[in-house]
Amino acid sequence: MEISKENFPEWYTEIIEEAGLVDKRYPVKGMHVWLPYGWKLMRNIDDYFREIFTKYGHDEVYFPLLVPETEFKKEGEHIRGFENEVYWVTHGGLDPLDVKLLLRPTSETAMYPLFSLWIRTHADLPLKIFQIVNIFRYETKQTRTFIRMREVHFFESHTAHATEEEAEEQIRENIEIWKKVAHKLALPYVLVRKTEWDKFPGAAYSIGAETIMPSGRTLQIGTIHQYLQNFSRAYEIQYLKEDGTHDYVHQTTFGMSERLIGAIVGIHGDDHGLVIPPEIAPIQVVIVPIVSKNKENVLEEARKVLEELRNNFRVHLDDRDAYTPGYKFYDWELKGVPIRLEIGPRDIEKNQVVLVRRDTFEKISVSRGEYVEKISSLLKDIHKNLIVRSNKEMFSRIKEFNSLDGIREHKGIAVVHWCGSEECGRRIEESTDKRIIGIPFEKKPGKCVICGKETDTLAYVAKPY
RNA sequence: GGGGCCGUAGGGUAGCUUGGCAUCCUACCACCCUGGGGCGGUGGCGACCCGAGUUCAAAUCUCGGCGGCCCCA
Repeated sequence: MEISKENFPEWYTEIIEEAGLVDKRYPVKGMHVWLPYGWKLMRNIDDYFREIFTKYGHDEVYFPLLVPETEFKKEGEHIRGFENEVYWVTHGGLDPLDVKLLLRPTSETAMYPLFSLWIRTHADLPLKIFQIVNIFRYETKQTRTFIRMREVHFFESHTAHATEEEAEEQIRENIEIWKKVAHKLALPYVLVRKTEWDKFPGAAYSIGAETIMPSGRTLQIGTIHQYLQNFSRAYEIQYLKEDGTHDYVHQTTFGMSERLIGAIVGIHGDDHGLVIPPEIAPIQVVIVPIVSKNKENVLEEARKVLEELRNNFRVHLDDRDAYTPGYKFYDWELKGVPIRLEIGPRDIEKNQVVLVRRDTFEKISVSRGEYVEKISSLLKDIHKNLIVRSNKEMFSRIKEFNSLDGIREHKGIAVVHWCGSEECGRRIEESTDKRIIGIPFEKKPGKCVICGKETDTLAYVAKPY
């Protein structure tokens, strides 16, 4: 790393390529190549999605990439929200298509025509599915790796329920799942309800999980939506009730994306490079042998260590001959491996290894007899430390304001009282050059910063990515 | 939505004003030497974003396209 994190935009740009997450040189704007290391990280996160959602009763599916225009056009608000940013497939070979096809910008319009076939009676409910796919959006704003892409690696769960109460219960469950995901990835966040003008197109309401990047700008890293019957009416998703009448189902969705990696990079990284939370790190322990005169002897011991640790951790032995230990230290720090294990002649003599943790650089020697346990507890410690450290940092950037003064310059989330009217909301946004990223669940009496009306509603004001 | 900067080897750069053999660092390859925080030595491979124009001659000038980065809204 040559650029300090204090210069965040450039640091972020540099680290992503240096660490080997993606190659941004693919010649289409807003699309990148996932490199092996980055893809393993993404897949570890995907695997956790599969694990946790399966545990909560979801089944994984895969829908086609292409959606016919006719299906896309069924829900009015949804179309208006996306029509400016969809990619169209207009030809098959040289012949124009009768019905144009679009690349999914999200999969509601691909899935829901099938939902109306799958769901017949109350016994078919609830339906809970998810898929992990790529989605496409023709972003007109500046693209940023992981944060604003035209092709996005995306997770989406979709549920259908008999009643509004059950759909509401699903929203609560989604929040519960979100909390587990955030904990797993050691990401700090706040939950907010999106404003009416910022909610997902077609939703009754939307909840966002927002975090704060070192630049002070907020990043939405998870979204949970309540659709009620907005889509089921448009797509004719009805079920037969026990009393013999029909009703439309109530639906929810939950979306997350590669933005999670953007958040991990930005929030946990430092001047040495990435710091990857242990639970999802592609490599949890890297073994760097310090080979000298007894080259074969040291390598042999290093291989034994590899075998001893292999069953408990994701471990890698760096036995590259062409590089010196110092070079390897920098290399693996750049890649954010949580623990480095050094083993050299001196350690072999004392029957020990040296462990260095990535988050604090603390260096400890531990005997071969107890090092499996020690690594285990160190990984947990690192995970905990990343959570504590990043939460402290994020919450220090959330500040209450009694007037609009100073909000424009604040690097983070400004908390103000807001009467809830769109008029006052727009004025807050216009006069601060920021956005209301959402309304926290927490209530507190006070006066609207614009009109002075009594209110217990707060607004989070920030500059979002 | 507005503004600015910029495309020269895998990465980073010099050269561009004043047109004429394309500079250096790094990475990579080979060999030698090494090894507890980016080893060293010798030799080698490798580039002017694309298209058109001006010209005897274009990395350099002109026009268009594509792409990247940053800032502001």
